[in-house]
Amino acid sequence: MTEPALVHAPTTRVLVADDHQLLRQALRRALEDNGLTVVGEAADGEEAVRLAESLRPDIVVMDVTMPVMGGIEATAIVHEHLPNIRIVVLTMHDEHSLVVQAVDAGASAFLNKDCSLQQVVETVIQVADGEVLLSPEIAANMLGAMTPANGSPLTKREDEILQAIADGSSTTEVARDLFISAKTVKNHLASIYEKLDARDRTQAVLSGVRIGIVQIR
Amino acid sequence: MTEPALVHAPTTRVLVADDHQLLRQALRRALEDNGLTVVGEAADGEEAVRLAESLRPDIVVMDVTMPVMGGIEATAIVHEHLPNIRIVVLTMHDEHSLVVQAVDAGASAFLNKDCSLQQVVETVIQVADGEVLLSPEIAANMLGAMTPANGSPLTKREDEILQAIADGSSTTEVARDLFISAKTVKNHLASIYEKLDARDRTQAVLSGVRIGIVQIR
DNA sequence: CCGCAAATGGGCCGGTCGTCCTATGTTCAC
DNA sequence: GTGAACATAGGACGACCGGCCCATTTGCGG
Repeated sequence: MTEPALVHAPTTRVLVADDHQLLRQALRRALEDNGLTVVGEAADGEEAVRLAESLRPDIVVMDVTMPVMGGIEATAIVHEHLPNIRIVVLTMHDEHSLVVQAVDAGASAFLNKDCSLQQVVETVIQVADGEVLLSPEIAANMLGAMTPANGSPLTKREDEILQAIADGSSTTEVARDLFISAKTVKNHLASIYEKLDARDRTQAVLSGVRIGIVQIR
Repeated sequence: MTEPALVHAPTTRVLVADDHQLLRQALRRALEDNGLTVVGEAADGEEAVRLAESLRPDIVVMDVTMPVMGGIEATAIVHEHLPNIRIVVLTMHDEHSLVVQAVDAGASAFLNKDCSLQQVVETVIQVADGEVLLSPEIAANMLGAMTPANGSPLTKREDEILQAIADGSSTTEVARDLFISAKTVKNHLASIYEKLDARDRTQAVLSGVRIGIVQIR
C-alpha cells in the first residue's frame, strides 16, 4: 500500500456519501472550493459501494446513518475490496463507540457533523495527502469533550439485539435472524434491562434512542 | 408572486438555528452567496429564541431536532413573542404531522433536508420577500404525496395512553393513573396498534416518536 | 494461570400482553 | 334523530415476556 511517486496527481478524487442532499451539496462545494474533485455522490451505503467500485475515488466521505446500508458497513465493504481508498467517516451522533466501529471497518478518519466544513476539507486533504491516519484519540479529541469514555454501555451483541428489537423484531425473530436461540436473546435482553435501568423492551429501546445507540428507522 | 415596492430593503437578516455546525455553515454560505445576511447561528432551540429576541432577524431557518429545546417549540415561542419574524422550518424526517405542528407553531415554510440548498435559499427569499406563506398543501406537496391534513392519527385518549406507555408505565399503571380499568387501556392500545400499524407497544411507541406524537422523556 | 466478562444455551414459572368476542353510554355531525 | 366515532368495560385464552435458577465455551487482562 505504498504509492511514493505519483505526487503529480492533479486532483484528489472524492466521493461523497450522505443521504441528505443538503449535506452532499455543502460538502461538494467546500471540497471543490479547496481544489478537490468530487467525482460522485451517493445517497446510501449501497450506492456508495457501487460508486466507489466504478469511480475509484481516492477518498470517500461517508456518513454513518444512511438508508439501505449504513456507513459503517459500507466502509467495511469498500475498505475490504478497495483498500487503497481512504474513507473519512462523518456522523451526526457523538457516539464514541462509533469511532471504534469506524476504525475497525477501516476508516482513516472520523468526524462529527459539529465540526466545520473547513475541518472536513482539511481532514480530507490530510488523509489524501499522507499517511495521516487519525488515531482514535485524535478523533475522540475532535469530537470535543464527549462523555469521558463510554459510548454504548452495552456490548456489541447487546447493541445489535436492542436495535433489532427497535426494528420491530420479536424475541424469536431476533433469534432466528442472528442464528442463536431465543433463550440467548432473552439473556441478552436481561443484561440490557439491567444496564439501561429499563424494565421491559419498550423502555430499553427508548433508553437506547435517548442515548443514541439505537437508530429509529 | 409580485414584489414591487419595498425592494429597497438592504438585506434580509437571517438567523440559522441547527444543532449541526456543518449544516449551519452550509446554510450560511448558501444564503450569503445569494445576497442574504446571516446575522447569527443558534445551536439549540433556546439559543434560537434568545438570538431571535436580541438580533431581530427577518427570518429564522429552524431545524426541528435540536437539543435543549426542539425547533417546533422554539418556533412557537418566537412566533408568539415576535410575530413579525417569519420562520422556515427544516427537518430530517419526512413526517407529515410535523408539518401540521410547524404550521400550528407559526412556521411560514416547511422543508426537509433532502431538498437542495438552492431550494432552501429560494424559500427563504420567497418568505422574506412577500406574503408567500406556504400553505400546508404546498408543504405537503414538497414532502411528496402525504396524507391529507391531520396531526395525530390517534384520538386524544389514545395519544395520552401511548405517551404514558412511552413514559414507562405498564398497562395496569396507566389504568391506575388515568382512573380507568386495565381492560380499557388494552382496548385503546389495540386501536393504537391498528392505526399505527404496530404489533406491540414497543413498535407503537417508536411509531409515535417517528411521527412526533410521542415525546421521549 | 486464574479470573472475569461476553456469548451461548436450558428449564421453569408467574405475570403480562395481544386478540377475540361482546356491551353500554356519550357526543357529535349529518 | 340516527348513525358513526369515542370512551368505557368484561371475559377468556394462548402466546409471549421477564425473572430466577443454572451451565459451557471463548478470549482477554492481570
